[in-house]
Amino acid sequence: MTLFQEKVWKALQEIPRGKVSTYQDVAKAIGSPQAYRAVGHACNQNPFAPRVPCHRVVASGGKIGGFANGLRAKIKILQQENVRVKNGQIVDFESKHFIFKPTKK
DNA sequence: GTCGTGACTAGCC
DNA sequence: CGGCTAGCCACGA
Repeated sequence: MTLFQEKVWKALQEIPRGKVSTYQDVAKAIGSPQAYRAVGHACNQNPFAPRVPCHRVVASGGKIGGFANGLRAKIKILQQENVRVKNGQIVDFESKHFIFKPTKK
């Protein structure tokens, strides 16, 4: 694995249950706000699937985005986390939107 | 070292 | 509002 991916997974683990974050926020948290593509790539290649709550990461606007195990499975997990999903989009996304600690300047 | 792909995002038609 | 294109970063061949 690479250092970049490790940072991504670490950031995902910071996401509490019942909350969700976006690829942009994760990318920003690791120090590359423009690397949201790489963030999704790291999640997809995550060797710590159940260890890393990649299912708590969604696209911008609260869209589910995608999931390696199947988009349906991701939605199911989110619902179990008390996160409502409607037509591939998070309900009350803003209320469940988790923001990483501004460890940067 | 170069080309292509991907769980993305923003802009344009 | 919906679909398509271009740009971005990192990884694999």
